[in-house]
Amino acid sequence: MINFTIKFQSGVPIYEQVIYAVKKAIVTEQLKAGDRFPSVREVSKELRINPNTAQKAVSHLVRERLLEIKPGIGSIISELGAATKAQRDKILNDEVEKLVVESKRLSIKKEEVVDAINRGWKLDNKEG
Amino acid sequence: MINFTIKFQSGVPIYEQVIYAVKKAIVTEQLKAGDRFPSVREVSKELRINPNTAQKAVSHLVRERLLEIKPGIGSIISELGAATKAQRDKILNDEVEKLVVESKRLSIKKEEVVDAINRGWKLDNKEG
DNA sequence: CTAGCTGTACTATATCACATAATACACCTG
DNA sequence: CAGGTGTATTATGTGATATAGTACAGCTAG
Repeated sequence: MINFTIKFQSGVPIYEQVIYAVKKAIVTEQLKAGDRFPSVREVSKELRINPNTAQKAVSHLVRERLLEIKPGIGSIISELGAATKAQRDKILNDEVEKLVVESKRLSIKKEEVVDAINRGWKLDNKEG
Repeated sequence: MINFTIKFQSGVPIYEQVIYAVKKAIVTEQLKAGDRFPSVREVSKELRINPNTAQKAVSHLVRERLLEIKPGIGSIISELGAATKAQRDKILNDEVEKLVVESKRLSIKKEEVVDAINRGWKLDNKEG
């Protein structure tokens, strides 16, 4: 069985939506380290997407060290590890900057953004 | 002359990079409301991109109300207006959530993210 | 008025990402 | 051995991206 939630929307690649749904499920502890992750064929069948698309999502998640493969058996959720400097910089510089620029252009106040982050930090996973 | 800065990187569509560079220049007041914006052919020639790609960027900026067209003359930077509810929701829900999820998966602390936002809020435009 | 700028709109071509389909193979487990 | 696992391959179709070249209507400065 699939143990994470997802609701597809157009305009975003399917495999990216799967990756994000899994990330969010892990971060919200809906999926915990050591939990079994459904097989490629299982994901493909339950989400009704192509096996290759499911495989693409899984391989990305492995490369990002969110999943570990047990050959011949299946895959499990990894522990959340520390970030590399490059990863930290990408978030704390590039991604934050994008959010700031978009907020400013829409005349959204800094306090509103910070509030939204405080609110979002204690996440309850409603949809994916 | 081009009055905003940009440094292209691969993996992101050129027209999107142009859009972001202009947004950032406006938000950092490197470009101010009423300033003349270079013509499509000017942008195309100076950035050495195809006129159609430049046109694509400009038309998106017009649709997002960051530029106004003066037919036969050129275009100018618009005033920053208030956001619609949908635009606010997209930033304060979706975009913030993405940032939170990515931060948590890399074990980045909330305080670090908030600090980065405080720092980024007073932007000096180094590159685009 | 004319020349030269402006935005805009076509047609055409090439490349790449995305998604799908259908097989195939090596690995491990029960 | 049978059946599950991840993984790789070939093929097809669609759409976005970027390029090139051409064209036209509108406005302005000379």
